[in-house]
Amino acid sequence: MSERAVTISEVARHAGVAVSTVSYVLSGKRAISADTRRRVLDSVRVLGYHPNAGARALASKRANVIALVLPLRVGMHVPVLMQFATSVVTAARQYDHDVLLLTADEGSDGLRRAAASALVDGLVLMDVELHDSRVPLLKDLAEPSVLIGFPADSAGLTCVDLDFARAGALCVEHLAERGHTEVALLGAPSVVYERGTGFARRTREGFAAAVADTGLKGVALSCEENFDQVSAVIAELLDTRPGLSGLVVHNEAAVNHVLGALRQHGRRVPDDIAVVAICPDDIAERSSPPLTSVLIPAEEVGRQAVRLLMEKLEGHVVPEDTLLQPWLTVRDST
Amino acid sequence: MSERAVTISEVARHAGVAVSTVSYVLSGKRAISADTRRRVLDSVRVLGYHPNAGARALASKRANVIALVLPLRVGMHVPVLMQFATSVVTAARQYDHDVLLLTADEGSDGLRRAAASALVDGLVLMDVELHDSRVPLLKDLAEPSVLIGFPADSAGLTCVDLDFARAGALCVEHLAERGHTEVALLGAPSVVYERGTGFARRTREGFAAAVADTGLKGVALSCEENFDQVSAVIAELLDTRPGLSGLVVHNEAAVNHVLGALRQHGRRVPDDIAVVAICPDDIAERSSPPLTSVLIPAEEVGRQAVRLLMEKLEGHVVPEDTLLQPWLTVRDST
DNA sequence: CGCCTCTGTCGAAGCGCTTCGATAATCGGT
DNA sequence: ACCGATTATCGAAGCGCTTCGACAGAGGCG
Repeated sequence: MSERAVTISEVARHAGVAVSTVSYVLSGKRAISADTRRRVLDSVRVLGYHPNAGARALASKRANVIALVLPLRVGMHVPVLMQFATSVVTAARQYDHDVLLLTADEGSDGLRRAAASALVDGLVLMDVELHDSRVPLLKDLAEPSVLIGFPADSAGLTCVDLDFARAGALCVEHLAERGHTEVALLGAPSVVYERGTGFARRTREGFAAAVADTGLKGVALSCEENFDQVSAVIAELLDTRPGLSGLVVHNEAAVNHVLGALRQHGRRVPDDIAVVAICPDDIAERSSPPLTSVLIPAEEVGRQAVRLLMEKLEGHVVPEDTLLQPWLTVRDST
Repeated sequence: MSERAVTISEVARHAGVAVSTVSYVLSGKRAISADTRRRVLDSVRVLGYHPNAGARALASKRANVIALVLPLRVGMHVPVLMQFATSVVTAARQYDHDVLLLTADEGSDGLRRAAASALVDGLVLMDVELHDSRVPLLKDLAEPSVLIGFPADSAGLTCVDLDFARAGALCVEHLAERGHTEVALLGAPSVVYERGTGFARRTREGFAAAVADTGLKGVALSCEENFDQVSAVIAELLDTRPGLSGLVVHNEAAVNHVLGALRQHGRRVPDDIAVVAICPDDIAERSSPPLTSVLIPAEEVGRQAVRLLMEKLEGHVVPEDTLLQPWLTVRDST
């Protein structure tokens, strides 16, 4: 157990300067001579000084903490969410901010409480639905916020996401280039569409648009996440659409079941059926065969979200919509 | 955008009492007449007062925030970690605390910083390794901490975890009762064992001990997470151990690959081979057939960890080791 | 009826920091 | 060598809350 924490006035005394001088050295908000700066920083090091977060927040009206609002709903692929979360934390640290984790169980009250108590300076919301109950609240919160994902009415909000419509289209275009003429999309579980989760719908729209543009035949289906149901869907698909030779899978939990089901039904990938997935690279690489895939740049999304939030905290105006371009990696499944 | 935040003195004025009286009403630390209490609470509601977290932390020396330290290492199953994380957040809120998310990239410095700056009152560490670099630091931190998982030397630390040794044993005992005589454990990827992650080793030890106790034949293998490698291991196993009829799988990412590989090699579950998994219920239920499994009581672990931390924050002495009992659910795979 | 003990409330002193205005000291220009 | 502009530093006033000691009034008791 260590002793009482070192305060700024002890540092000041040790360095032979005023408290305010130490503060200015640390914040860089006023010019300080090289000599004084060095003495102060030495004292900081020697004494092991860490500014008290509460006192700093109180005096400066900035907690240097942002909230990460992360509801954990069924049907969401958790590892991807965690990639977002991790990159948000990492990016926030780069701006000298910490991250407070808020989950769904408190509902909007949690957001209101964290914001109103000045616990956090701003909010990053993940897993945004088309009609998200948290969104109206955001608009009358004093604290700035950034959404990862798009609600139906994103006017006045700052949103970041992968361009899922483009991702869906990219998959179709890739299959078209490979000469396939009939394709299918296996998407999220139906509950996700019903809930109106934006990314699932937008992928489906992009898929449909590209199918129309390229003149392919194509269907979009929802896809549950247990093996037997996946297997049944695949069987049905193979049965009713003999010309089908390309599959787009946008469901991280089901993608291995899809491969298993194809194997079970005697179809070889890619010889009989080509498969392209929208999923993280590690899942694509771990499959057999390794899958051609469009990856979700979680890292980049998190970083951009934080960057935008920091801009807003500085009082700058930022673009409302940020769409990141998807990237397709060809592997052995197409 | 809302206007400047309401302060305690505005509440006091509105209610016609002193600031300190409002504080005592809210904290309950001194007796207040029913009448005054009601007036104050009314004012709080009418004005929409939320105490300023920074000011409160500064004055009371308690931030009412705990840190959740969550390194995200390869080979760890993220959904399970998130179950822990979620239950920690939920439990913390029950004690009126919030959760600050710390990840690995800052290393131990992040812990030191958060603790020294009084940003957090205590720490919950997840995914603890046998020789964890964060552990020595904990011992000389003034802030109390609780570990989820056990390091090699847990003396002086408060640790909570599922009794993985018992979980491994439970699986073996279940298979023995079902009449199997030769079994195998497919565990974590080898990197996880090499890193010395406690739970993986303890499961293996429990498995080995139970194999010895019950007089079965058994091997424990590590298990990578891509389909082709799993398939190869299964092939080898079936080939070299014709008597093998029971499999224990302790690897969430590989469990579906195992089932796929068995199918591929023409083995039926449970008729030819019985499979029992150590994994969350949702994975077990989604497999085909649904798997008999020992679940990891993530919810309970998180809750206990927070409870212990709160006890320590109150200055109470708590038991060093808390092992939660595993529970086996029989489904269709055995 | 006077004394003592509770109860309920108040005022004021910080908690450790940031920031504003003031003040010295230094400098270049003439 | 003098003046105004700069540069570097200081002191003090809060930020909004908790908590300590004080104290008035109510109530119990002999």
